[in-house]
Amino acid sequence: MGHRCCSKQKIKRGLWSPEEDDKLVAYITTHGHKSWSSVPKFAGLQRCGKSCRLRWTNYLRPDLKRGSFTVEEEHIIIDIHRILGNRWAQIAKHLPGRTDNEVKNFWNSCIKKKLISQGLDPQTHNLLSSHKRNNSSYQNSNSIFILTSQMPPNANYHIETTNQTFSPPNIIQTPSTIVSTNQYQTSFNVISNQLCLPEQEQARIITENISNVCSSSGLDTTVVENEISKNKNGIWVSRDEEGTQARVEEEKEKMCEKGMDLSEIEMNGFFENSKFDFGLLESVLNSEFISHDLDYMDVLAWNF
DNA sequence: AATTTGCTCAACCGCGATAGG
DNA sequence: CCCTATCGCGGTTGAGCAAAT
Repeated sequence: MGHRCCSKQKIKRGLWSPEEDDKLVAYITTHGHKSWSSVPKFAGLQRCGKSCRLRWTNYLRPDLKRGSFTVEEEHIIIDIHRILGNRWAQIAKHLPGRTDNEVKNFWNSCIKKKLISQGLDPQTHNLLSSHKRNNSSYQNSNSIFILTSQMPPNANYHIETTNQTFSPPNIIQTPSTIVSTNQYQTSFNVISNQLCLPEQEQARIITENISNVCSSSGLDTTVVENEISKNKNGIWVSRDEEGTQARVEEEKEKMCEKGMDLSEIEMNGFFENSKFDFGLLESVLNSEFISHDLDYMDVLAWNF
């Protein structure tokens, strides 16, 4: 069965030959691709337009980056996937020179397994239930262990600044913080998505998570709790680090420049973290989702 | 050396969105 | 509006290769 877009005969399929690549590159570089469906005809290819478009965007485009993904790229993928899920095209937009197909393949062949080996559900980024009960393998000193939990099902929260009610994504974590103790070196991610959860709810979930993690791993809760603390609102935060406060101030300034009402944002606890993914934060803020009456996920998608 | 198994990744498939007649 | 063609996306497949048996 051929593609719907090209029911004509003699449509070649499968891997592209170097000769076909040359023809396509020669045609696109001189004529562009206003209409993919007409590209094969004019380029002299026995392919359908859809196949040409795919070959060009995934392989022949001159701006493509080759080679393995870097650690930084991997972290970007994980962070954005946590928010957007399997929206590969949106994720790829944050990785110059990478295609959605490439990101998707990398996720399925590598990242997914890594997360599972760390006891995390690759779809939700939450702890796998088996790891909550069983002794997990997280004590690998290099692992990134993420404390997390499920949102209450169908929960809706109201944000005063927007008069907007939305169902937040199923996430409450941000990048990890290394917590060193005399006995253990483990990464804990104890930061909630401040925009989605009421503070009391955050505090409850994080406390519950610490308890879960410690009981499944044999860690002493007091050891963990010594490394993090509650702020004035009872929210768990990681130990402050040098320079972080300066970074927070910098971000506050940026937000003011964007004309946002800082007092309201602070009221939501946005800056209560000592470690936060500022890049992601900025990216989200650029979408101005705080001041528009739009669906949260749609706005994220818009921006990403 | 032959066969099986597992993995990667390029390419395909089908669907929803969009544009244009 | 409706219909058709096309585009873009996410899920899936399978060829080709390497490692294991």
